[in-house]
Amino acid sequence: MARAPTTTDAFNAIAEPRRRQIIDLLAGAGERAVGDLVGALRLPQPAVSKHLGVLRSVRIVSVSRRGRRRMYRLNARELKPVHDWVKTYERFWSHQLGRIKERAEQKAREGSSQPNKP
Amino acid sequence: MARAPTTTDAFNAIAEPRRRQIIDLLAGAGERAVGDLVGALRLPQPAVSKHLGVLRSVRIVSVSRRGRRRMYRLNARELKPVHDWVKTYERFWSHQLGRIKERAEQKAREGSSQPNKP
DNA sequence: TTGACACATTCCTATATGGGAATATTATGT
DNA sequence: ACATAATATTCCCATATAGGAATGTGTCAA
Repeated sequence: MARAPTTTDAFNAIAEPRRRQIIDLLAGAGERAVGDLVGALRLPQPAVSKHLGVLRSVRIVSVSRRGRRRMYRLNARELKPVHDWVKTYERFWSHQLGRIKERAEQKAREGSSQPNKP
Repeated sequence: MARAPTTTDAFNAIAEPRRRQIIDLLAGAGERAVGDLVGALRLPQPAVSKHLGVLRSVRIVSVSRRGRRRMYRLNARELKPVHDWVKTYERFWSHQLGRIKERAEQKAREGSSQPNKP
């Protein structure tokens, strides 16, 4: 099998930094036209359109036509799975407290894991 | 340019579901040998080794030799950039409160954005 | 030493990429 | 109807995959 398409899910879609930039830009504004994004990203228009296409297909953004432009808006909820997944690791770096707690949990688990030196 | 290698950063590395699984498995235990992971993932050993190689090169995991096995352990801190990025979007789906707040912010921004119907 | 175990690496292939260049599509103004 | 603005789509290519198969490497045990 080859690498999963970028359009597979949010995880694959946000791997590309330009797409994260687009998301960031859309988060700071209600709507943005493509040309607007092109100006901000300093990337050729077809490239931007293609990135938007990927984000559209995983529903991270949605479009609406306004005159001859297409207004893109963020649908951040699609990022929730990413957040949910990575959030479970927050305790590994937050607070001294979290680290202590984590070490305790780990220790509690350890007795049942590698009891033997082969 | 082609797609960025999976070894570029954490964002690219975690796009692959199997690698997230490996991370999840390592989070639940202090250390795990490769064969152990092979058993849990039900994936051929070379495939697992290759995924571990990717995770190693972005420092999400680290290895240590113990006898003839290699013990892998999670270095979750490398996931922090992902968490930091996605966390800024949490307000978009959490609580009614968050959403209200977010809408207010958006409204505040809007006056200065698209003042004109071309 | 030899054999077996635990892993890593190499070679293979189908598939998808991101950007560049060129072209197609859609809507507006005249 | 026509030119033009704003976007999308298509064709191109170098590059990198994930998995399968086969092979290499290092370590223990007898």
